[in-house]
Order: sequence, then C-alpha cells, then structure tokens
Amino acid sequence: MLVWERPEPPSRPAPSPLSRERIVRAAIDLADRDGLDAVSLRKVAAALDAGPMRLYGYLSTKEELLDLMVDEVYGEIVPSGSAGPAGPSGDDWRAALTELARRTREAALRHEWFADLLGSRPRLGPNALAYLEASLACLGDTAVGTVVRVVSTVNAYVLGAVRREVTELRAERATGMDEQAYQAARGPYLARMLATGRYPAVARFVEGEDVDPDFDEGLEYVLDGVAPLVSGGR
Amino acid sequence: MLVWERPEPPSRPAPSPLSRERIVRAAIDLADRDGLDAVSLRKVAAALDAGPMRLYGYLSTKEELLDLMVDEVYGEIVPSGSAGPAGPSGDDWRAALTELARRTREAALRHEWFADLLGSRPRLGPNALAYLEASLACLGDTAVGTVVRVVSTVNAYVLGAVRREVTELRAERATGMDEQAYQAARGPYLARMLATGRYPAVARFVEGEDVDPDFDEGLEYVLDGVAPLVSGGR
DNA sequence: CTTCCTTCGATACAGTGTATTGAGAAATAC
DNA sequence: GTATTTCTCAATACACTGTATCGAAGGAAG
Repeated sequence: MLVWERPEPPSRPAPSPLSRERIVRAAIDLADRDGLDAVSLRKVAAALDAGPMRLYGYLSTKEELLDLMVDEVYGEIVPSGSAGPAGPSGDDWRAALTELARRTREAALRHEWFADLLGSRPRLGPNALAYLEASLACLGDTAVGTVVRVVSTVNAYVLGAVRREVTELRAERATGMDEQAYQAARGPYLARMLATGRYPAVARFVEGEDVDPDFDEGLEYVLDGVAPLVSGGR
Repeated sequence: MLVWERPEPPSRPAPSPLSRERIVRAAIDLADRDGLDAVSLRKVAAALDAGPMRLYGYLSTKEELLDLMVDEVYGEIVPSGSAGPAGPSGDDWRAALTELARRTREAALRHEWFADLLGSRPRLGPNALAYLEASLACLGDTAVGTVVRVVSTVNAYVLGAVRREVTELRAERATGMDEQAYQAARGPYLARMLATGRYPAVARFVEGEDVDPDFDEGLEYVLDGVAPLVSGGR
C-alpha cells in the first residue's frame, strides 16, 4: 500500500505532536543543510525530539520518507493556482513548458539532493501528479500522442541538465568553491591525461574559453526540436 | 589524489592475486545481479575470498570503487577503436551521436545501477574521458562553442531519458513484471486520484492508449533542435 | 640467522534501518 | 467507580554498513 493511501495515525496530544508534514520538513531541512546522506531516521527523529521508532507510525520504511520528500519538492515546483489548462495550444506552450522547467531547476538548486532522487523512483504522489498534470496541460488539447512525446522529451532533458548542473556545482564546491583551486587540484592529472594525446578534442575544449552550457539555451534547442510536432499536428 | 593517479600495490603472489580490475569486476557482477545496494566492501571482498580490509590497498574509499565501476562501464560504451575523429562535420555527426547515445542506453540497460550513478559524480576516469572525447569528436572540427552546446544538450537528454527508462523498468518489475498486475496494483490508487478531477490531463493520458515514449524518437527531436547550430555555423 | 619493513587479517567502533518487546496510557465494559 | 482491553510509544536488540587501529606473519636485506 502506498504512503499516500495510508491515513496518518491520529495525533495524540502527546509530548510533541508529530505529523507526516513535520517529519518530512525536518528531513528536508536536514538534507538541505548536510546532504542526503545525513538523512537518517535517527537524526530526523532526534530533530523532532522523538525516538527513531516513533516515525514508523507515519512511515513504514525510509524509502517512503524519501518519496514524501520528493513529492514535497514537486509541490514547490508546480504553481499552486495553475490547475486549469493553459490556452488551447496557442504558441504559449513553449512559455509554459519553459516556466515549468525553470521552476524545476530552481527547486533542484534549492534542494540539491532533489537532483539525485529526481527520476529515480516512480512519482505517484499528489504533487508529482500535479506536476505531471501541469506538464501535460501546457499543451492544451493537442493530441495525446503528441503531448506525451513532447513532454517526455523535454522532461528527459530537464532531468539530465539539472543533474549535471548540480553535480558540477558540488564538484566545484568540493575543492573549496574556488575556480582557481579547482583547476589547480584537477589540473595536473588532467594535464597529464591530455598530454598523452589520446584526447585531442577534449584538449581543444579545455584550452578554449570555457563556455559552460546554459540550461535555458539547451532547453530552447529541445523545444525547437519538438516544435514541429505540436504545430504540425500529427 | 585521484584513484587513477595512484599505482596499484604490487601483486604479491599471495593466496589470491588481487587487482583493481578483479575488484571492480566483482563489484559490477554483484551490482548487476543484486542491485547497487548489495555492493558492500564486505561482499565484494568475500566474492574474492579476501577480508574487507584487503581492498583498502587498492581503494581508499567506497566512493572510489563506485567511480571505478562507472568508468568501467564508460569503457564498454565507447567503441574501442574510435579514437580518431570522425569525418569533418559532414552530416554524419547525427549518426555518430546517435550511435553513442544508443550504446549508452544499452550499457545502462545491461547495468541498471549505471543509470543511478550516471551524471552523479564528476567523470575524469580514462574511459570517461574517452567517452567525452568520442562525444566531442562526433562533430569533427566544428567551432568549440558549438560543439559544447550540442554535446551537452544531447548528453542531458540521454542522461534523463535513460534514467527514466530504467526507473520505469524497475517499477514494472517490482510488481512482478506483469503489466496487468502493475495496473492492478497501482490502479485503485491512481483511479481514486484521477476521480478527484484534479488531474484531467493525466486522466486523458492514462485512458488513452499508452504510448510509452521512445528513446530514439526523442533523440531525433533533440538532434533536430541542435541541427541548425552545427549546419548554420554558430 | 637476525632485523626490518611491508602487507594482511582480526578486532573494534560508530552509525545505519528495522523487528521485537514490554511498559504505560487511553478507551471501553461493567 | 473500578477492571479490562487495546493501542501507542520508547527501549532494546540485531544484522549490517564503512572504515581506523593494531598485532602478527612473511618476504627482503644485512
């Protein structure tokens, strides 16, 4: 039985009133501050002045906690008032999808762990469904086959781009958030590898000015790619 | 100091000759069979008839083992003989990128855990560099700015699409690899959610024939999107 | 043969997710 | 009102994780 089907245990007016909401929020705070690895049932429970086993009334497994965390962030992404379908497939489907993608990226930058979990588990929570709903609704009343093609392609890009961006961000910070230090740390090794001559294209790319890829720009290309699908019918 | 910089300890002709190669292969076999969570230093060591601490001569942390595993799969992806740059930006850059994307996907289907790790850690291993090299080389001598735009966009799509596909595959298998059983399990919950009327677009999508999104098709769209960049020159 | 230095395995520790169990309180029955 | 049942919670326990420490064994150098 899925988490979202099970009712919460009635909140006893016991010492500290607990709830899924509070548990999830504590877990998210922990993950935001100290990373996903720091999220243990013991620490989450401790943050709420409770024993670890207390949580098992609200969750039946740690996986479920992660599911709830992910769903919570989906809730941050989807604009709360946008349940209604957008304009009937005008040309603003691009703007709508772009907006959603941007919000997804921003949420992932706020909650870096989200990028690790995104797409790694089936999303059936209410907010994940709302997210899916919002995605599909961007295309108005376009044919369902077209909609799924467009949305899944764009979503795949967003997922991958966000993941890459967060990873790079972490890597930079790992060496002391100094770009110079980063080059200095990875430099010797990379230089030696490139000196082997086995990676000429990489060498050319490293020596050139570093144009780090832009999220919005890549998104434009992807949207360009699927645009004929939606305007051209099919 | 990175793993790839450190030499292996000289292989004593001790009871069982160990090597990074053997360790990584054992770990990969374990991950393929029982999932990434089953990869523990103890189990890997046991598979090689060694104590857990023995591995610390070859690795200094479990993270490094994961890095080596990822790099090994990169080695499976990149065609071994394709170090030379492809044709000078003809029109076969599409074919080359497609080939590489397909091979990436196939590797992820062979090693599902690869999808979980892909893009989650900086890739600087020799095979990862070769992969990057092969990606960049697909575009021949196109301007470096264009190359990075194209490759990073395509890679983002591949990463996201592969991840989604593997996740769905796992979800289906979790209920007993029966599509009917899957619908039956998730059905009641989904039906109830859809009955709330809050997800009309999702409902339309679920009721319609389920066109699961195709990897190659989405890739085509993305390539279409970046095509003007490479043919039109920057 | 003795000495030294490397390498290995055992032990140990802090931390994890979770099953079990026993105490205590709330709710019900009389 | 008291007695009994039921439910909730916290403590304990277990198997497991990654890794530090340390003592012993074994090959190399003198």
